[in-house]
Amino acid sequence: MEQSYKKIEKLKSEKLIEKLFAEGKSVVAYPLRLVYLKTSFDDAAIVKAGVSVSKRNFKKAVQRNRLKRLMREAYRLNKSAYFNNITEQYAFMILYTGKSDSDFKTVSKKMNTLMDAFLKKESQPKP
RNA sequence: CAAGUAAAUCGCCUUAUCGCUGAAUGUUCAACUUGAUUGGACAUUUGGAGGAAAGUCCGAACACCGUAGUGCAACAUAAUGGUUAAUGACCAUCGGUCGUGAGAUCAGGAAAAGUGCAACAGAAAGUAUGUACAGGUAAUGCUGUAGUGAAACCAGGUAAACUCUAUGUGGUGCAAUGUCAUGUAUACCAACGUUUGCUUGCCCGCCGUUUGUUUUUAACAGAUGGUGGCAGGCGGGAGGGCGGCACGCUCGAUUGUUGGAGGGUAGACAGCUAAAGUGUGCUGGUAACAGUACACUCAGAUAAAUGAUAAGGGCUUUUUUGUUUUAGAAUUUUUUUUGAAAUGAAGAAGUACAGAAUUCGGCUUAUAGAUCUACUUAAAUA
Repeated sequence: MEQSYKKIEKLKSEKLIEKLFAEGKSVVAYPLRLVYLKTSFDDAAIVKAGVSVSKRNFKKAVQRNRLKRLMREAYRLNKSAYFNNITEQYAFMILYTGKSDSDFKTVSKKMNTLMDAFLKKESQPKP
């Protein structure tokens, strides 16, 4: 259960995504960038997440597919360590802002630092 | 053997762990309209990218919109015959060009409709006429020959120059389209325009004139004129349609046309994967292909699945090294050494191009490497 990544946990609604990019905050761990928004869903998922790779930087569909798969895999394997203590619901969009290809090890490592940064930023008391 | 030519096929594999997605079956939970219901969870079984899925260049299926016609324009095609659902694709034959050859390739209609263009050579490639020689004249490139060139004047070349001829071509693409859900706006602002003329038929109401009959201050019947209603025709009518233009046709009014400024939904299901389907055999055909028998079912996602990690194995290239065979050189024998081929071990590097999105048939482009079939070989070398 902890390592799965079902349909319910995927960010699908076009409206929500629009809202996310309009109002969301972001943290960066190059080459990854996380845009997130505190929101609420009808169903039970804690976090709904999506991944994206720019067509401008990667022209070939094969390259984009591979990077998205790597990011999805890294998210899937790491998320349980971070989200056990979260009570509110979030929408996530993870972007690959780098311009060169990458492998699973670096993506996974960067995903960890990205999640650390996210938790740190959210746990700070708001002014 | 080597070098080629043509056609075809394949295009990484195995195991473990963790996942994604379609379907079937089962268990279970929830909802209510209580059932062949809907939605979720779990388990098991099983399917899950390509030869180009790519480019979107042709041709179709399918869907919606449009559709009297004529002319012009635009675009495409261009030997002959065939194949096909169809094509600009494919096959065969003829012809041109290239190659020793197997074969490759062609933008293969028309130059006696017109306009243009033409390297080098040459005096000159056309409102030309020089040189030499010969002939001729009153006189003159007036005539012939030589010379240049593919071509030297009622001639040719060029149409991957315009052009002409023949044939063909409606538009938009599955974000099509339909159903349901949600929402609702025939709202608001501005500009422009119609709301009417003539005529035919019918209807009955009213008014007038007139004729006949009778029960004669009147009633009834008929004719005619005016007015009103309904229907049709002709004209007028802002603008729209016939996605290039013109003629022409057509639609067109208290819910009009054009423009401005805005509002709602952007979610589910169908379309959607059993088809011009795939494989094998046989028959016909030179072939493209057709017919037939048997077998098979082979992705359906939607911020978009088909993956990640680890270990091992293939394959290719290359380095080091061992063994065997073979050719040569040195040497009295032993032996040493150089090249080639086969094979073993160890190491290193590489393992391509590329990701379905309605579906087919082609074409084009990209592609590490591997397999297989048929055929050709002039010269040089052995």
